[in-house]
Order: sequence, then structure tokens, then C-alpha cells
Amino acid sequence: MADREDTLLENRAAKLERIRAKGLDPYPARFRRSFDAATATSLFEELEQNDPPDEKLQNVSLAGRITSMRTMGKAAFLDLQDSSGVIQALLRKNNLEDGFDLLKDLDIGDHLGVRGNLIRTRTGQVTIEAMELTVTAKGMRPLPEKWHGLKDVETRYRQRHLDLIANKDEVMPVFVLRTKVIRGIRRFLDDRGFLEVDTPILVPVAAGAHAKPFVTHHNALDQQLYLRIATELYLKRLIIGGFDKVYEIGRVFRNEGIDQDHNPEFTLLESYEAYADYNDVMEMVEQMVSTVATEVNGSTKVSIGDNVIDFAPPWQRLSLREELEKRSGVDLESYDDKALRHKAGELGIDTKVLESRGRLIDKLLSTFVEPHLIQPTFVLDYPEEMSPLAKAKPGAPGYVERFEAFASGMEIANSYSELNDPKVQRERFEAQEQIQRLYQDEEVDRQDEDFLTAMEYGMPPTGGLGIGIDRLVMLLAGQQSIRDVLLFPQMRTLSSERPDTGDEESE
RNA sequence: GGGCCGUUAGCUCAGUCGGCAGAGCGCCGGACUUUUAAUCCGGGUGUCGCGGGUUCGAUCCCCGCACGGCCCA
Repeated sequence: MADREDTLLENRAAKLERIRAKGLDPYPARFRRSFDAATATSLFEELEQNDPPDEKLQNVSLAGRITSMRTMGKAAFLDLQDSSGVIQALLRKNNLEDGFDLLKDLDIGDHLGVRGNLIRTRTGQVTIEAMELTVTAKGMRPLPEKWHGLKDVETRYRQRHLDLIANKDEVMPVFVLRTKVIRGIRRFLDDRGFLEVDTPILVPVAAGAHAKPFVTHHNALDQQLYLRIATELYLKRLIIGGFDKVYEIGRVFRNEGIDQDHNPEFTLLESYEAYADYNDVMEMVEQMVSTVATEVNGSTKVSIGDNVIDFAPPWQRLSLREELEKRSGVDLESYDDKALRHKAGELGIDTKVLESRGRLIDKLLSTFVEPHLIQPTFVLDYPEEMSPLAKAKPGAPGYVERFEAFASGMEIANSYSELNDPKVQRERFEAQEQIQRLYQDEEVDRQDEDFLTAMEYGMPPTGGLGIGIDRLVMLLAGQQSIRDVLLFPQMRTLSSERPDTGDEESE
């Protein structure tokens, strides 16, 4: 069946056939470039004064995607784009003779190779004057319009290649920055003597965080497996095994909703350092984030929304209990579980679903405290029931040595002095299972017997850390949605594309 | 899960208080040998997201659904 879009595709198909009819290969295996667009321009500017003309500027080959065509009869200007930038090509019938006819079969979006001489045009633009054209790949679909770009966010996320082409100047730098952030974190940790490791993604027990896992199945083992929700317990086993400083930057998977700062798979940094505690980790986080911010942005300051956030250390340190009381009027010590639920309800928290004390405190925190934490802030010392893997804080019964870091009203890091008493660890896991039974909460931490056994061999005092890389990149890139720092954010598959439905009209 | 908003040409968007569907860019044809969103002349290319309903008549009104966005939980 023919819809109107086919007219555009048919035009392109006809051009493709005409190219073939000329004896040209529209998809050649290779094309040797002398240099990329940016190098060509800078080299020309460096050598153009030479007399006689420098031979480095003569008979060069450049290539790129055609992003604009300005034709005027027996001459034409094309813009060729590559990842370095754009270079203009001048096509003149005098120079190309019969080859000039190829112009009729070129479209915006095609990849074109040009051999010729670098010149400066009458209006001063560095340009390659073409002596020979080579189609390097014919495009069969029209590109989004150049002036307004591609705005439809759904198309931008579903067809990121179009977003990158049409909105190159806005989109590419974000992903370049993302890579630089990760590279910077690696360098920072490597320089401090950390060892980067890889631990399993397919795991028999999804433990180490409060989250629902994705379930999968291994056929040969005939065993249910989960996609990891954290790397914590494996990394601690490496600490037990004698590596003193380890980290992993990897994807974790949490089976939960999608919104501006949640994607079901995301990149998590976790690090563990023997003989460190959460105070040491706090200093490391300040150093790491401010160092990386300076590397990628040239400054510890970044604008996001209406705020300017400054990652320069030291960051503010607040007690969770004091800050919660200040912002919501709730002093945790004055409320038992039942009273706390009642109080939370009064404060407008939805308590219809029966929630554990830990989750109630979490909700109070995210409602009353988090939104105020615009500048980088550490919130210290969490209630034990929210933190089954953290070590008790001496002199503060019921509290553990844990911090979370916030910036721009969003959690970016989580850290503890790691619990290393195997008996206490087992009790904490059992308390979590109790919570699960009582509240049918699928997002509690799970007991990992192998991990408990490992801890019984002795784990040194350890400071652990988790940082959501995507969120950190959001902050450093000034982006307000996690989808804008993920190349391919999770989207619902369109029904016409689902393999199990088919779009035949038969029933 | 709830509420609100969006879905119209390849892209960006108007529009019809229910009566043959519009613009710019792109595209097609023509002119043009240094352009810069080139310019000039001619051409509108469409299942108005999908399925029902109301109506003489629905892109518009009503109901449902899909996808997306924002807000809330």
C-alpha cells in the first residue's frame, strides 16, 4: 500500500538507480579522507598565506554528510558535516564537467566524498573546490528539517540517530561530556589506587539495595536468575578476599517506574575502601565530583534550571534527624511506628498502603528535605531500619553511619561505614525479611547466604559508596531529565513493532 | 495508579464556534557558475494517532484505546 511518504522514498530510489546507471557504486567499501572537516579548516588557515600555494592544501579528499545544498545552475555549494564540524564544498561545472550531473541525484542526508583544492570563497569561507565527487552512501529517507531541527521528544529518544544529526550541536556535547565524566571518575579512582573490576550481572539473589529486580531464566542450569540491582555484595566479597580498594562502574537494573530521574537500567559507580569510614568517603566524594566538574566544565559551578550549583568542597553536612525535624517538625525519637504513620498522614503523606517505618522516613525525607537541598549537601546518620548494610553509629542507638549526598534536590550518592559483623548482618537481613512479610514490601533488601558466609571469614572496616552516574551527568550537563543523558532511554515498544502482535488484519 | 496536556504533510507548526485541510522549510519541475535558512517562477505532496458513537455531514463534539510529555501519589 502506498502512502504519501512513499513519494519521497521513490524519489530517492530513482536517484539511487540513476547513480547505479552511471556505473557508480552508491555504497562503496571505502573512501580515504585526507583529514576531517575541522582539521581541513585549521590547516588551511595555517598555510593559506604560503606562496606558492602549499601542496598540502591541493588535491585533498574530504567527506561528510550533506546537510545543506545551495545550487545555482552550473555551480553549487554543499555543506558536508562530520563529527568534527562542517566544511563547505564548491561544485562547479567547469571543474567537474560530466561529473557535475551527479548533483541532480544528490540529496540532503547523503554521504559524499570530495577530492579537490582548499580555497577561500569570495565571502571568506574555507571551502573545498571539487574536482571529483564520490557518493559514499546514498540516503534513502529524508532528514528532519534543518532550521527547526527535530523537536518531537518521542522521535528524538526513539530514533536517537536523527536527534544526533538534526540537533548535533545541542545533543552531541552532552554525550561527549558523559563520557568525559566517566573517564574522569576512572582516572580519579585509579590514581588513588583503586582497582576496577567486573562482577556478575546475572545473579541468583538480587541483593544490595531496596528495589524490585528483573527476573530471567538460565536454560541449561534450569535456574531462575535476576539482573543485579547493585554491585555491593560482590564488591565487599573482594574486600574480604584482600583487595583493599575496588570499584565498578556498571549497569544495574531496577524494575520500577520511569520518570525524569529514573530509568529501569542505569549506570552505577560503587567503590569500597578497606580501613576507610563514611567520613573518609565524604571527603573523597567532594574531591571526586569537584575534580571531575572542573575537568569537564572548567569550573566547579554549573547552571541547572534557575540555580547555580557549586561543587567546590566542603559540602554542607546535615544531620538527617535534625534536618527532618527542622523541615517537617517531626522528631523521629518522639514517634513510635504507629504514631509516625499517623503524623505522616497528617502531613499529607499517603499512608493508605501500610508502610514500614523505614519507608515512611524515606517519604518524609524526600517530601520535606530533599527539595531544599539545592547546593551539594551530605545528609548524615540514617535510622537503622532504612540501612541494613551499614554499621551502627557509636553513641546513637538505632542510627547508622550512613550519608546520602544531594544536589539540585536530587539524590546523587549513598555511602556507609560498612557493617562487617556477620551476626549483626544476619539479624539485619532477617529484620528486612520480617518487614517484607509484614508490609508485603517487594523492595526490601534480600538475604544473600553466600555473602553472609563470606563475611564470617572477616571483612575489614570498610567505607562504601554508590553514585548514580546518570544523575551526576545530568547535574554537570545542566540537563533536567535523565532521558537527555541516556543515548537510548527506555521507551514502551510501539504495538506495531512488538514481535508477538503483528499488524495483519486477519484475526 | 490518578489528573492535565499533546498527537494535523517528510520536519516545525497554524486551523476549522461541525461544511472540499493551511503556512514555512523539505520535495518535484524550470531559471541561475562564489552561496550562507541563496534567490526567482510553477506544483500541496494528507487515513488530521487508532476504534466506536452522535450527525445529512466529524480532523473538530462525545466515549474508549494507544503512544508521549508534565504534575501528583
